[in-house]
Amino acid sequence: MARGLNKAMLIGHLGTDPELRVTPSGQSVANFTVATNESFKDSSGNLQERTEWHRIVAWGRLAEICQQYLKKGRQVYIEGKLQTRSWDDQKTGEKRYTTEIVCSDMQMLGSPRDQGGFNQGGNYPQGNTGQAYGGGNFQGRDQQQQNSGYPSSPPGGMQEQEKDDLPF
Amino acid sequence: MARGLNKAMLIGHLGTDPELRVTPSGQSVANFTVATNESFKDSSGNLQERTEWHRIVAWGRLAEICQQYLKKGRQVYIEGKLQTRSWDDQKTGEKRYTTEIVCSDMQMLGSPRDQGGFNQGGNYPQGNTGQAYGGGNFQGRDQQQQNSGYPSSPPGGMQEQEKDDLPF
Amino acid sequence: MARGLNKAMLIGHLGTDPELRVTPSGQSVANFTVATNESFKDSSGNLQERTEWHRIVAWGRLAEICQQYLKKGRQVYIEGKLQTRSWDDQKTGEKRYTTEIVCSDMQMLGSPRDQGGFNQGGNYPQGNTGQAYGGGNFQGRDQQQQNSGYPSSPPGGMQEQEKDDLPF
Amino acid sequence: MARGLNKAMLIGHLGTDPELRVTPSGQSVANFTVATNESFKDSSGNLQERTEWHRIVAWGRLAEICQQYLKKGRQVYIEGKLQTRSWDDQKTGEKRYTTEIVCSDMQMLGSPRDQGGFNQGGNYPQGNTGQAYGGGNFQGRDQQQQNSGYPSSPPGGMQEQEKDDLPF
DNA sequence: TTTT
DNA sequence: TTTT
Repeated sequence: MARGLNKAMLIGHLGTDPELRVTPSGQSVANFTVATNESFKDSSGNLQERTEWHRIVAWGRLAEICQQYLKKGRQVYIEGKLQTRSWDDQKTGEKRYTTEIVCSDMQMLGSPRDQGGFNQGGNYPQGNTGQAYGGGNFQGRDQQQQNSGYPSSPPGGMQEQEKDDLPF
Repeated sequence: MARGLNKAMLIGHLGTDPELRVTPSGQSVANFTVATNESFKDSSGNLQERTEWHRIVAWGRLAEICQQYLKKGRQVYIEGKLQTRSWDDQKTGEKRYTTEIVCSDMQMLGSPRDQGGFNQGGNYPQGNTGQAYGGGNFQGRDQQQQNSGYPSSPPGGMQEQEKDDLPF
Repeated sequence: MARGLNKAMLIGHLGTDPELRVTPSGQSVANFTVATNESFKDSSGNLQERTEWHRIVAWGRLAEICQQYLKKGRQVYIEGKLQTRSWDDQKTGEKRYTTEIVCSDMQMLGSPRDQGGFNQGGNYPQGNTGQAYGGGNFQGRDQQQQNSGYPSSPPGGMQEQEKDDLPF
Repeated sequence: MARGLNKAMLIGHLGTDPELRVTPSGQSVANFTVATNESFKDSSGNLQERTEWHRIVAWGRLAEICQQYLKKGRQVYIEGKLQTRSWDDQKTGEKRYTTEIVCSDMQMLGSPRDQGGFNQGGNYPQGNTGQAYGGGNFQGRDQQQQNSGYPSSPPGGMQEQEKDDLPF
């Protein structure tokens, strides 16, 4: 049987506004990061918090919805698949790897009124949200396949980040 | 609210036998990789297959169960959380990052009789499996927290791999 | 292989305040309902919304956390397993079935300030939340097993509901 | 925000061969059951096993794939959403409820050679599997929406089952 | 480096 | 770089 399951699910907060780019072939791509927080007691019994950062990629209509409605700090549910891309480190000439979640479903959580920076324009499209989501979800799935031919080299906007040696 | 969701779920096949180590503090750790396969039609309408490789880490009792029962080629369900570790690249002095799934639940899929290399010893413990699973699952959760203080430098056995510049 | 996966995950809003009871054996049990909403276009292309109601059961410490912090209208993430209980319909003498989600993880979503009825007492325990969650989660798992011997007859509060012919 | 998450995920074995019907409007529907097994220690420390039965519904192309490739005993991964349908009990005149998983993704697990009753015809379509899956998945999603207008009365084949007082 |  |  030649299939499997590759699924990641997050609930967390955006660390950055989504950045929207368009590939040479005309595809929309949005990149952003999401932080998930975890509480645990350390060996001394003290409550500790740990933050994990995740790199998210969305394609097509879903990318545009992310760019339009998501802002830094917003709480979201993200569903997608794990994908490890490789690229050549310009500084060292080595091959390097980055793991991302290719988003196929996104849900905004909490109330928009409650989210800093979200409702600035005051025109949050209540009636249209479901429709936008539905379309986004469909395109998310569709794009995953077509984008399989997308070059694995990092997009232009990423090279500055590499200089800082940060994962994103 | 200071919590979130960080979950990864895979169904795939092991690419390597699990390697079991023991940390200086006496914790068992198992490392292995899992391949997930995806079929899609490319732009020419041809059926293509893409394989994604995932790096898995299990701790404690669950690590021992993985090492004992899993073998290269075995089909498994893996559930866990995403974790990006950083380490210093000895060759370039740069900080580098690896994303892993810290396993909290594992299910062997298919029949053991059907799995190459699995039943060699002939002593697959039918009656004991559920118990082993149950304990493994519990320890999986438990260990995730205690291990939060585990040094983020790569364990000894990993440095050879880095020399090859492979993600795992 | 004698195991499997039985998982349900919801993001929705509580339809009722959680009701906390204590079983004869001293176990805490909380019952509440969660609505999930779905948007879709009907055959005429009109945007429709459909609501699905889910019956949630939590045990032990997690039950107490639910009763303490969740209120009608609150947005939550629920993770658990599906369980179909049977009971005897007093009116007809027939065996009847109810499917519930036995909750093993719960996350409050959005901001507490934004939630109607949530912050009335003004004493939302900031520093303690993570700890409460952690404990709840662990107990959620633990209780699922011990409670397997819990009588499958419906809890007292349910029989009134049946009279109204509501699913919960 | 008018959306949410409603997801169920199972790994288990079919309790029945899928039954394929066609609705008056020409939609294919497949019904089958899946058992998930869980091991736990009871209060006396003895290992117990509990089986939970789940009722699965698939629509459209995915229904046809299920009917074609799945057989009683086969191990599968099922992903879908929870849906509670109501219908009128002919015997008592009461409204009754059944919870099902509306399947949007299905993966056959294990090896087909290893599955009883699976490879009888000897013509398991190796090259076509991925394609069939992909289409099924897409149609699974698509059908969920169009089928929202499907009458909630129970299909003909169910009434016999009710006589036996079985959940399915 | 897996599997079909 | 998020949130509580």
